[in-house]
Amino acid sequence: MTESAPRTRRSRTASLLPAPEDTGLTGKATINDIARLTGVSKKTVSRVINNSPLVHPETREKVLALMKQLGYTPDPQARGLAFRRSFLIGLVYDNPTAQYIVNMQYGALDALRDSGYELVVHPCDSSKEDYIDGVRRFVQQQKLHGVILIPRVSEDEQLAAALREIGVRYVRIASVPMDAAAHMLVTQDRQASTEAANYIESLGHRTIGLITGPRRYRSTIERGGGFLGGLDARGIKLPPDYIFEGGYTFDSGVAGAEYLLAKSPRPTAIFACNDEMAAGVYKAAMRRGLSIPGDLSVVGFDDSPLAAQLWPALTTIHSPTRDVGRQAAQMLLGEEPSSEAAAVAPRAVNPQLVVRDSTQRPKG
Amino acid sequence: MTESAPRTRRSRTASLLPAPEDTGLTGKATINDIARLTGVSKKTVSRVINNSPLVHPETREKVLALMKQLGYTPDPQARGLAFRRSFLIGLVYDNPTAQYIVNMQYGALDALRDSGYELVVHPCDSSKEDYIDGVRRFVQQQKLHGVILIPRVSEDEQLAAALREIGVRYVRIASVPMDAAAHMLVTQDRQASTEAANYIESLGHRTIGLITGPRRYRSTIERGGGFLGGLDARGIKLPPDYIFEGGYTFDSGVAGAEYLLAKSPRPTAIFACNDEMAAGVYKAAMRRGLSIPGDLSVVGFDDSPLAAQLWPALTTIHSPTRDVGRQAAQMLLGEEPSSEAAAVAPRAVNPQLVVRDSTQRPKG
DNA sequence: CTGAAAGCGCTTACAG
DNA sequence: CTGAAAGCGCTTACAG
Repeated sequence: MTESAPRTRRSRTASLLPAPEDTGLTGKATINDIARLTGVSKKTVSRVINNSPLVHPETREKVLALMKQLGYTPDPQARGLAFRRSFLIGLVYDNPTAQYIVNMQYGALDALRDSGYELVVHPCDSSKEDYIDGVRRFVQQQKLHGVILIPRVSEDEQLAAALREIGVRYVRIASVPMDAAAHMLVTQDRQASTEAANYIESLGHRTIGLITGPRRYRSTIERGGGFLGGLDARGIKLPPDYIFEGGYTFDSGVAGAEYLLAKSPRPTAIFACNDEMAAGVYKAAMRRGLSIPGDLSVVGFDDSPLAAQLWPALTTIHSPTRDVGRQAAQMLLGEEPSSEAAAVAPRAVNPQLVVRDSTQRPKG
Repeated sequence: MTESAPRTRRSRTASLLPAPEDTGLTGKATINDIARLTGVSKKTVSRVINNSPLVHPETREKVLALMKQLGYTPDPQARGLAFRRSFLIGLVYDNPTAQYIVNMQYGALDALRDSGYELVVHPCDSSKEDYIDGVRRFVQQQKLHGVILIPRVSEDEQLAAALREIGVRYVRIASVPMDAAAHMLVTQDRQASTEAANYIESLGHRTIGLITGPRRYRSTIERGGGFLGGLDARGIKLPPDYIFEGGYTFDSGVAGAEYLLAKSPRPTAIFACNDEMAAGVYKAAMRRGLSIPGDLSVVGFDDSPLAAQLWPALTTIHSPTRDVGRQAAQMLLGEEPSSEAAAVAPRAVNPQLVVRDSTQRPKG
């Protein structure tokens, strides 16, 4: 079985005499080498690469053995060109905290390891009118295999619509279902916030403050609403003036606490909808000479590294971000998102309350 | 100028009759469409794409105009296949803090924006014996255009050697030159730490503690050494038992401060070689009822968001990480790293002391 | 279960 | 300054 055109250019590894040394090639072998050395057509090698069932087991074994021996892996660019899509997963996000982004990346990479796929990061500025165009160009230019959307861009219906139009796979990570199950990964923030409310109430607190995120964020509705709902179910109605709309930033946490701690009666506990704002509460409390948790109990949300590093360590809600990233990537790598999966309920993860040292029974 | 083989399969946009509607195609045009519609060969279009000077200005204009009109951008996979390399930049790192990683990513992406290149992240575990193989596979498989190495993997000579062997471009970000100038981006940590020493001495502190990173890190030598050198130049010799080897973690900062604050005489100032450890110093000081900066001045390194969020806000050294990321990516995108650049001194950035509220003159 | 031909969208020699 | 041919390393129809 000689090659058809000896006069054509050939890769270095495809010399006419396959010397034993050829075996030592590092990552340079091509599908042609595998086909020639193993005596089958490249189409059959291609079938092996793509796990087609239409290959005789013996043939498959022979091919796999040589691929392993030569350390052959198919060229993603060539495959991509022929497939008309790449082996890249895009991670698109607006402006979450660094730890959240990094955890999500680690999780996604956990799932991608040894899969032949790689992770391409794409932060963007959703406050710009044309940011969706930027994402679209990114997705189309790179012919991404799939896209992971994390809050807050995951909440943008126009972005999702644009991705649907392109026809790319995508997964939205959000605190509430807002798309077909195949496209959703839900973090049950509401439920966890209710748990925080139950805990604070059970400690005996009755005068309570709440610092939320911006009203336009879905997570604000879930986290803040879950907390209020939890208190309500236990007979505590939070007056509107004990609710402060923050911006998920440290400074807004300071401002919120300054506001709440000036009220009379002064709250004995504050729930901040993320840890950064909770850290701001610490600062405001210290400035006023209030001790935590002696004079004020504080609960956050996220369980960022910051939470354990504050003094006293912050009681907060742990969100399994890395797991979420892993699951999202897995959803993208899975089989066609049609069939059964489509009908099923969206996947969900449950953040959990982590009790540390910033909470106790109120004095007196 | 009709196409040679009307019987061959053609892309949808290449219908025989270029209707006006064809103009509205979104990102589907190919080099063939540009060539046909503009009446030149695809090779000439290719020359325009690659900025070859060997194109008549008028021809170039005509081609560029149509490309713009059709929203054409060359397919990176096809280019990559022909070029035998991709348009991807790899970011390789071990285990820095989240904020550092994210800032570096933002910086690199700043430089890559609209360049046609994308950023692929590759965290790894340098404590594993075979992590270099993992990086090598990553680089070769994706045929990366270049790699950015950030501390601590940037300090690994074996990794650098492996990359040289592969023949891929790379930039090492480190606190001291350790490779050819074309491959180095130096953050002058030593100089900045000396500045911190000068500042602390100038406040009047004479009993001073130092918490370093692990001895095997190059940054430890630079940061710790720069600090000691600065004190020494001003006539202060730090006794060895006022130096604690930490691990760049919050907990090791706590441990270091517990150790130092138990000494007699007790230090009136502590320099921690990163902010996380400085945060640990805060915790230990508070536990002992020591006020910052009244009883103890604290200086950190990094200027992470944490620094501004501590109370009192931490005096620290600001490292322009995002700029560093941007410069590193630019070095990778630049012209061939031969010629002049090679002879020049390595690029360097200078971290700066940021004085906040955690430092003052010692009491008494 | 297997293969020969044509193609994915570009670039590299090579020739003018 | 320009172009026709061959190729990069794979896959898709199509045929057996």
